[in-house]
Amino acid sequence: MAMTSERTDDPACTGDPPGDHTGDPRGTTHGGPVSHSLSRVARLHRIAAGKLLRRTGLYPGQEFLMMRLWNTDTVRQSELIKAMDLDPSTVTKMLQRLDQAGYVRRSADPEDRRAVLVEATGESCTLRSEVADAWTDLEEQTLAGLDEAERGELARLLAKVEENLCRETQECPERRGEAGTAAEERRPADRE
Amino acid sequence: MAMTSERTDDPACTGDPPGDHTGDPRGTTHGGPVSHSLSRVARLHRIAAGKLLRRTGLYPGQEFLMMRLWNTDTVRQSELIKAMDLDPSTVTKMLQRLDQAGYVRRSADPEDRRAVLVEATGESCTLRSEVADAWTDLEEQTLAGLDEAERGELARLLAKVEENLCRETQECPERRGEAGTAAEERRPADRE
DNA sequence: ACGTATTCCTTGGCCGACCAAGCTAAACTC
DNA sequence: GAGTTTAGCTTGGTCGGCCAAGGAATACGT
Repeated sequence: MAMTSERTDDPACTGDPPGDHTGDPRGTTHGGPVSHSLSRVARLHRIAAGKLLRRTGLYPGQEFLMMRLWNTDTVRQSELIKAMDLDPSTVTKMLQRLDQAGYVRRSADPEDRRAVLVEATGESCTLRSEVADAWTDLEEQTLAGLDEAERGELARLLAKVEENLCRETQECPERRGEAGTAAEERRPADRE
Repeated sequence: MAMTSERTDDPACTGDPPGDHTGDPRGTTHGGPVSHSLSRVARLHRIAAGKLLRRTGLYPGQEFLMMRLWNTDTVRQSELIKAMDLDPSTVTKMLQRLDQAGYVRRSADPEDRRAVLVEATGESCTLRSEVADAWTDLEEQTLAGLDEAERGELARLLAKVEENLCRETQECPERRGEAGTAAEERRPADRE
């Protein structure tokens, strides 16, 4: 079916790499770098999450958002964006889909006419326990066979890695409360 | 079922979760479950990879494929799919884009007229060292501040998690031993 | 030989996620 | 006030990734 280009068949650069990057029998890149492993694990983890979440009707990524929504009854979209540290456009599209699915309601903020207020609908509450169960299952699937010490160690190392990557990508404005969910609530109930 | 915007005025299910999943004062889920952390790390890692890869013109995910291609001079697409353990359609689309970008060439297999042979083009060789450098940088960014022991431990734990998720999703057909990762990098039973 | 898997790949649709622009409404100058 | 910046969100595009179907060529069973 119509290969695009018929060209000289140069043998590519098969064989040894130009630099001496890969020839590293022992050392940092032994047995596949951690980055490699991390990518694979991330993908598998997302697949597993997707499978568990499927029965709830949510797609992986949306649970994050819904969980935040279930904790605070009405949130500004900008707060959501900051809390999840996602691109604004990503959140917009997710909310559009969740809105259409009936899990979320959006309304204009009367106080700031360019802002949007978001809240979870009553129907979404049905999902809440299912999502929580799915995450519990996922956690157990992920960590099966690891004892408490290993789990703690993994959590610790991941946190360290996260901080590294945060700093590097500058995607992490500042450490927002990771222990408490609503640690940095702006103005709780600032209605007048 | 035209349920675009259904009115339910109940104030969502704000407050405490129905089950008691989250209330885990001490123990495994301290500071958020590992799944949560893993998701965030995965995203940051991908962003970092994307930034490093940007100058090469590749998108994160494509380097995997190119690396495989650079090692073996001509590969059947089905081999690629198995090696990377991706969905066939994903590989097809990636190859279409890489082909159009000039980094890859596809041709019909004369031996099996439904198969497609893939090889890296000569132009792609320019990228090779850049990609290798990017991965080295990424590895260092990711693991900054972790000593050798910690790195090893992280690699070990990730491998365990990977196996867990593999088994669960059945997405992992045995490690095909072809220039593959050292699956036996860990001696059995040398725990402390 | 003939029908039936099975393999290999492609298309189309969908989602999360990014970036690049853009548009509106506030806030901040002057 | 008028002009400029900034915050808040949206649209459109691209990519990796999945699934669900489908088309073609091969392999298999009888």
